[in-house]
Amino acid sequence: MNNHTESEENYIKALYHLGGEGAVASGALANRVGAKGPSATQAVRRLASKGLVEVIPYKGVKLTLDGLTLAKHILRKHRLWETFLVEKLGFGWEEVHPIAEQLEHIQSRELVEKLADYLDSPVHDPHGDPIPQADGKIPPAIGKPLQKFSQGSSLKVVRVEDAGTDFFTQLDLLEISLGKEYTLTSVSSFDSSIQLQAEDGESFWLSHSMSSNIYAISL
Amino acid sequence: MNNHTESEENYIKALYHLGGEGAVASGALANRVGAKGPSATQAVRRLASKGLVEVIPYKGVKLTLDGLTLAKHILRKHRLWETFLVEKLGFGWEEVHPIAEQLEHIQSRELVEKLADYLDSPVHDPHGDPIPQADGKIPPAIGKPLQKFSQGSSLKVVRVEDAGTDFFTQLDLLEISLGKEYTLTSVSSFDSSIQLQAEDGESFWLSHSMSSNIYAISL
DNA sequence: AGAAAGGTTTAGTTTTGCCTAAACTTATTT
DNA sequence: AAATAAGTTTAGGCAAAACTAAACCTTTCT
Repeated sequence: MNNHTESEENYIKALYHLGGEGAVASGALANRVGAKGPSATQAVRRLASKGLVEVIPYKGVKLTLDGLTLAKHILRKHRLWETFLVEKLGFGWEEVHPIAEQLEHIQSRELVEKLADYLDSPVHDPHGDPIPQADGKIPPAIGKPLQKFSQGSSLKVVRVEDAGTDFFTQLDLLEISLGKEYTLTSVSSFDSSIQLQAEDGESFWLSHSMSSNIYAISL
Repeated sequence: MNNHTESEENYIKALYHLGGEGAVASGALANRVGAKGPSATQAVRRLASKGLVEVIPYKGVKLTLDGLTLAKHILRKHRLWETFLVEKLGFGWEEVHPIAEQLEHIQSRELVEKLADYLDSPVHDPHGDPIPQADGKIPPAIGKPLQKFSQGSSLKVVRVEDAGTDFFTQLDLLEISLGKEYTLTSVSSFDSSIQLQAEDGESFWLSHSMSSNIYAISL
């Protein structure tokens, strides 16, 4: 029972994304995988017969331990491949998600571990998201959204939410990338936009919708 | 009509492998993809409806120009990935085939070309097989089998047939790899086995079944 | 509590892709 | 030329995955 289809893996991934170890409604699941309700119900039944999920009809679906392990392994592969695409092949961080979504289904334990070695066993992917480790442990998610910082604080950008191509384009335009340091010079009480000052002295404004997808740690 | 399933791609690949631009019997095709006759007939019908093959019932199947282009593109991906797995990740050349068989189905033009760049636009894969280029051109297959050489000739190993794990294990044991040079010191008229002498003076015998899968050029 | 609303599951259909058994072509043998 | 053997295609099933429409629970509102 170590053999899963791509569709199954997508449901497992969605389940993990939506509920972690908790229960998820079938509608939300269907929505996440881009399918309709009945398809999800059916898929979930298949997964249950393989022992990957537990179902309480009309109530919700939950990953079993096996399902959870599988979910984390898929996420590990996804984020390792994203790292490879950016670090080695020179992709922009906005382009890698759809490709990694295909690569994450490649089955070969040895490949995953060799890839991890090749990338120097990374702990975070190009977006700053934690990469589940071979033993299943997940490094802590770091940083908090920019608006949580108070005026005058020094901070370092450590993570960005995958909020679509336009978001990344804007980040690139502003030359914001992981590891960059700023001082939060101003916060607008009107629209919650914030002003950052870079190390070179340049400063600029960020809308609330931009800043809420950018995570940092204080220095 | 640029969207193909994995199964379809496998049939295209098999068709190319068996017949190149020529016709192939449906039985041989089924055999190659590991399916039964009727499955192949059915698959071929699907491919024909997409314009990838031409069929003459009871006679044979042939790739169209579109089909040929697709086949070469898949082969390109397969061999680039094999190169990556060996050169960058440190896989042995006997391990890479099944993994590349999965990777060859990843769809992303940009990925293929970035990968090729990353590998310095290789012309041959780790087995010495030619890698179809982005424009569809195929570098010449180099070398001829060892038994075609006459006694006393100096040669360089440039290609090996993918003849299964045991074959590769034996190659590794004898420390034979691409680029190595030898002198053919002796040919047995009894069982067609041959004797090679390495540059360090060491010499050893190779059975006919070994040597017929090893290709070289004369120096 | 009863009824409407919302979400979930069942029922029935479609496509891909595989299978076995039976029918049919083609090739070979006598 | 007829019979047999070999290979190919049709016919009819089955499972995965998706869909729509209809039936069915739950919850919520009056």
